[in-house]
Amino acid sequence: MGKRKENSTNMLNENYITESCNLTYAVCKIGGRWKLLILCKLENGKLRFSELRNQIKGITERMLTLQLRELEKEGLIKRTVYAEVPPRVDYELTEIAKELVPIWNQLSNWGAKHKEILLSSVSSSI
Amino acid sequence: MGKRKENSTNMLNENYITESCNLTYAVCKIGGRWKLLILCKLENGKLRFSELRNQIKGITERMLTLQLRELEKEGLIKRTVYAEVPPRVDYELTEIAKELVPIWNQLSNWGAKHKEILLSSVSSSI
DNA sequence: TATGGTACTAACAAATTTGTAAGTAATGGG
DNA sequence: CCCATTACTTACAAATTTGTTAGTACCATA
Repeated sequence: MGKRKENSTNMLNENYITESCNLTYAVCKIGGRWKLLILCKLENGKLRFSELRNQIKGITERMLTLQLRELEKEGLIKRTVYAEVPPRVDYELTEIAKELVPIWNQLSNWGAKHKEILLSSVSSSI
Repeated sequence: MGKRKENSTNMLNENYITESCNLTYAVCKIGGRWKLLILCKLENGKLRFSELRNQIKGITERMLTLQLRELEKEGLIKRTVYAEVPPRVDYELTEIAKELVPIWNQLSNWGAKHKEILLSSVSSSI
């Protein structure tokens, strides 16, 4: 998000992991704090910057910008700027991002199930 | 991983996001640096602490311990301690974690495809 | 001339994650 | 008693991510 150091152990490890494990690679692509929420909002079509900001409670303009930029760089969203004043910019999913949709639906179901299990195991251990 | 502050904006945001989006919730469960790699190693059965350490290049004992502890707390792995000296401990996937396997296979395929697309778009833009 | 709306950017600070280096406990074998 | 082995812990430091606050540019409208 800011610049990263070039040869920190941290970064070398990340490179190694994402190169040797496509799964880790995939999860890293969608792994920023707000990225999945943004992608979900875009599932039904284009949205403007301000629409995203208003639909995502708690996100700051800076964070929204950062995450959008990364998603764009990674080819998951397409950014369109209209030559108007005041500015208008919209964002939409790319094809490769749309291919994620069925997968993330399953993952979302898994998450819901996991959440329940964890809750019931916590309450039963009281 | 270390303790977290109780009411930082950061933490409040995370709580809000994972509560309102099961997908984000799910990804957070598997979102530490080494977690997916660990889970993948366990896909074929139990492994001891030292086996994991040896199979995962670059991980330190501290990181391995931390990630294993979190995975355990989240109910994704089961830890078994044998009353021996020197100690023997092994780790295995839980049922709910095994349910992730088909999903992560798809995600892994997606990752491989995405990697190719990104590479070709980078090289074509030179 | 001042104001407003939109989509940002910049400088900085705080929080969180990750890595380094060293140490611990328990016990069997020499 | 001393050492080796295994699975950790602890204290600390570095790196990275996230959040705060205050701007910016543009032009239309009042």
